[in-house]
Amino acid sequence: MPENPAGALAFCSHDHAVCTKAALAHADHLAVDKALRLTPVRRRTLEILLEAHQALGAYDVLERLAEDGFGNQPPVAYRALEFLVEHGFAHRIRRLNAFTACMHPDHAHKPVFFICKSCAVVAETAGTDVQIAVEKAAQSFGFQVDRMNLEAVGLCPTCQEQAE
Amino acid sequence: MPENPAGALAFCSHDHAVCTKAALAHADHLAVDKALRLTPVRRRTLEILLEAHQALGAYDVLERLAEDGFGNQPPVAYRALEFLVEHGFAHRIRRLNAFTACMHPDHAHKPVFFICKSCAVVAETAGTDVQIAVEKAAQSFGFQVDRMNLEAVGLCPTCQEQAE
DNA sequence: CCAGACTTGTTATAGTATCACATGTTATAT
DNA sequence: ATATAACATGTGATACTATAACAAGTCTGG
Repeated sequence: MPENPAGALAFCSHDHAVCTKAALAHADHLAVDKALRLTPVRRRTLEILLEAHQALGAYDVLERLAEDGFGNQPPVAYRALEFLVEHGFAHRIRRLNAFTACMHPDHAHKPVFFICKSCAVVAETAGTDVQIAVEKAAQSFGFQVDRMNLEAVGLCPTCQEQAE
Repeated sequence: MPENPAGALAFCSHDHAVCTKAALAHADHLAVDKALRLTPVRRRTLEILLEAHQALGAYDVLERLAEDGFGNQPPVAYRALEFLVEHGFAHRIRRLNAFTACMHPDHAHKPVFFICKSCAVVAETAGTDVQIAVEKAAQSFGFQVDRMNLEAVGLCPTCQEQAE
């Protein structure tokens, strides 16, 4: 599997089935450790995000959940997604009104997203340097940062090649 | 007027009327220089954002525009706001579904917002260090950044004091 | 077993954003 | 000066996103 320094997995070819399964197993463990209730809807929601392997709107998720016999009203999806975000299994991408499975659930982090404006693929990095820069700026005027996320829009490597 | 290193004006007391007037004058100049059509609706929209001196939803802006005799349908506000954002006079804050006048319109920049979760005040900084960190990460896997913005949520200095 | 906290389902509704078309305005080139 | 193209505005309709509120079921600890 090709790698890149920042861990932007989305821009590399890899076996989705494998990473999906691993992520789910990891979530199961984490849920036990933290005494979280990763119920069927919630687990299935995470699975849906992982399988899609791209950002999904709440209504996309809802549709898939309904197909599996869960409720088909918006709160069903929003609640499950909220739970996943709250506990670090997923992130919300405001610019896209969408949600995506977290690619680094093993450690707390402030996500940095790179969104390709051409193919809409979203890559997530842990963005440690970015976080440090923000904390530094915040400190300079006494702001206490709770959570943050950064959304960058541009062209992914693949789409750049095609544009040439 | 108190200053702070990162230029987070929102967290300092200052004379709104003065900075509003200055920003509008600056916008007028810029519009002439760049041959932009800062029409009455657009100019008034910017003025509304500046006067409010906080992030406003599109429908808040629309309401004020309607009071001044402009159209009262959503596209009126969205189009004016889109123009302002497009040309750097304002920014969009996705997390709040809101818009705010740009505090550093004199130079192109990628905005970094600090949003107080208690009093909802939004401060904008130019975030140069942040931008550099992001560009660096992007380069490492060949992503070409077009635009970006960062939204950090937390507690502003004033609200921290009150919490103690 | 019971009480309380949490989870899910459902109805209804609120809030945000865009489409499409008609009309009017501005800039440019003949 | 006028025709034309590009841009701007007004308006109605509608699509998309998100939450409130309540009822019913489920898990947990005393």
